[in-house]
Amino acid sequence: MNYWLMKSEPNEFSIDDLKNRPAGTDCWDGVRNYQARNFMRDEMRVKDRVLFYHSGKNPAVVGTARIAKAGYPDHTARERGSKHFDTRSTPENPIWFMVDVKFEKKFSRAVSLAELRKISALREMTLLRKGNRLSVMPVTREEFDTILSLAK
DNA sequence: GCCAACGTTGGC
DNA sequence: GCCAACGTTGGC
Repeated sequence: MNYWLMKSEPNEFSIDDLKNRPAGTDCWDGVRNYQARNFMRDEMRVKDRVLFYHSGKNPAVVGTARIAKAGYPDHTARERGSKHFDTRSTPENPIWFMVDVKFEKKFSRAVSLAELRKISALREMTLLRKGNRLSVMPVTREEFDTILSLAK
């Protein structure tokens, strides 16, 4: 079992959007960073747990999800006119990958980034490292559990 | 709105 | 292969 954190701008795609999708499931498209892609393509497994993070105005972990489908080609890379279109992507070499994510739970209260920074057990968390800009990143089981307990 | 940090691109 | 310039992310 792996644990992850996935960032999304709530204007673009929020945890409520995910919850309201059929079966609470949707594809996580549009990631255009190689390191993040590699996590999705190579390491995510069905049922892995995910912290859903809202970036932007009130950055916070807002709930949890599960990986519902392992890495597969991101079709938006091949859609001319899509914001995420990439001419280099072909059926033989899709370049960009995505996973499907299934809604699990929305926290009764969001756990803000500022709050996470105050927790000594989270000091080493990738999310909190200076300059970190990854939108998909691993978290440890301990970090995951710590954040769940903060949300209660 | 600003800006720090980072990844990518392209000239050399 | 280096590095300057640029675009983007994302916190504040």
